[in-house]
Amino acid sequence: MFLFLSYVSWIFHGKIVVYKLVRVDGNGQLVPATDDELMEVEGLMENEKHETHIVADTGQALGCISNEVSSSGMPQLESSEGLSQSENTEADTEKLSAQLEGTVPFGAQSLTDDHATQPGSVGECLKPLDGPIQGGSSTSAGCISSTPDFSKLKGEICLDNLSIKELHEVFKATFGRETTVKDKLWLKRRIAMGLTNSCDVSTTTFVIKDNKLVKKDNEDSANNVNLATGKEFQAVAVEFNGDLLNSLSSQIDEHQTVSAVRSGNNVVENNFANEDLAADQRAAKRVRKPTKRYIEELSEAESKEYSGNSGRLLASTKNIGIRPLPSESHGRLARNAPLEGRTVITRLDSLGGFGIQVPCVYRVRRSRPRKNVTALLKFHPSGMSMTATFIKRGLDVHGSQMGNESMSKVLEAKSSPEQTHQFAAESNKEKSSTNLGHNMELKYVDPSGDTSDDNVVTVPTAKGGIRRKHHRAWTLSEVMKLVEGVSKYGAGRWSEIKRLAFASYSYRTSVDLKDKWRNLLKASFAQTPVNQVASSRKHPSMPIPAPILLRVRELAEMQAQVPSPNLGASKLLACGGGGGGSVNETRPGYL
DNA sequence: CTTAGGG
DNA sequence: CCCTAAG
Repeated sequence: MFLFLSYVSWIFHGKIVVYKLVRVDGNGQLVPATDDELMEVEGLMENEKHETHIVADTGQALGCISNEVSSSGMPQLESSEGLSQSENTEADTEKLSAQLEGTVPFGAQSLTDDHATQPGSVGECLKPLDGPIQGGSSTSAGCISSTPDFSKLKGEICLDNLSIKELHEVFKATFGRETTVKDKLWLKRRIAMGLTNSCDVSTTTFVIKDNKLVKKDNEDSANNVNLATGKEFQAVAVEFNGDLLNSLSSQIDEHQTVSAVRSGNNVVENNFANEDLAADQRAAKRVRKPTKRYIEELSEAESKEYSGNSGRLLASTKNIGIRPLPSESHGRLARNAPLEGRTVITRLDSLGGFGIQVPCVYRVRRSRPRKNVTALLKFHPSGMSMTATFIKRGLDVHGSQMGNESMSKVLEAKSSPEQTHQFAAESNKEKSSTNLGHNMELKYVDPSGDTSDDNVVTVPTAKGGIRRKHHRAWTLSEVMKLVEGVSKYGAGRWSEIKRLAFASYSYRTSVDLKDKWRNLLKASFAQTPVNQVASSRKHPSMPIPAPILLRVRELAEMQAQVPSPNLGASKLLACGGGGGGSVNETRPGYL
């Protein structure tokens, strides 16, 4: 197997993030993990010893990936018009993403909190094979209905002997989306993780009760042994990155993998693009006219040599600090002759039997808040200067041995995640002039968008101008997190929620949260008619699961009743515990 | 800067 | 989602 690694570094909320991208020969592009994935995984890491699980899960996901059609059910929008990239690549990526998307186990409790957990059926496994799981309201066992059958999440759930079909049902109820994965084990684990809000699920038994996994046997403690604590693992990761990744990816067959090593947080992640990412990529291909912003940016620093080419090419070749590893000599990768000093990395792709060199595609920044870029560049003189220069170096010096060591050293110099978070928050306010930023460089460290690709649509405005409008569909998980946040901190305290509950989602601004909440309210009060005529379209957008809407309504009413009796935590606690079902602090890292 | 509300 | 007015 051929693969190459490359480094992309940028700053996210003041943190240096190093991504190690792995690309398997024959497949498509490099896909850096998005910051939110990163953060999410990080969140997981903070809680438990997830390293093993994540890795393991990855393996599994990959294992069954080939059977999958398209989890998101989204049509493949990209056409021959796209880059010469193989469609397979895209498809694979999407599959991976879709599967990975669900990996985030948070919020499961909100789903089951008040509505799904009923004492009634406790203590009994559902008997799947006897018919439709649990009568309830439900839409038949066919997975065609668009509304998840949440009754399946009630009480104790015994995933063990469910049929695939049934697992799909449960999956849908759990994650609010469908899956086409046919691997039972994967489904079970996935669901289990979702329901238990943890990656720590058994590999053998899947009985979930009250959001907790009922372990029936002494399971895989053995699995954890190797990887031990995060720190040890980190050491390994840092030192043996290459090998680690190599072996990792060889474990997972020939599937494209994107794994990230983030030394700063002592974690090694094997990251696949998540749903959003996939969506973004689709969009990226769809919208191939270079955005105005692109043009601006390009004109700023880029030479004109490419101006004749399509913007797409420009965009895709606009990578920096990407350094193919020696393995490039495997032939699949070829480095073009430098064009006016710039090196274009291309890869040999076979298209229709012909070997074609196409530029490697890297994700480009999307940056809504460009202003923030500058803000983020103003590092704390003392704390960040080193980092800053480091980044600069990393970006500028292509061929230099910007090894893992140096990277990790810098990263290690940084403090714990929490502190880093705070620092990040702080750093926005900081005003130092560590001036390293020509926009050119900044672009690549832009925390807010880089990974999150553009779903940028230019909208002509009445006033003659055209403005970009990015759209990023809200994930179910995001929605749940939002609800959770509102229940914790109260609606209206968007910035709080943003900071505390949405730290992982860089692209959601407090305003976004507010807007989304508004929409949720609208949706929740607009009673969901028994049957939506909306069934006309296949997957316009997953409707928000009823329980969530219910909860939204509850919170709304509740908070309306109690406008703002007092300030301080008491209120918040009261709110949380009162109606909506409190949200337990399962994440030590947050507050 | 953060919220709220309109578009 | 964006923009803007208001605290």
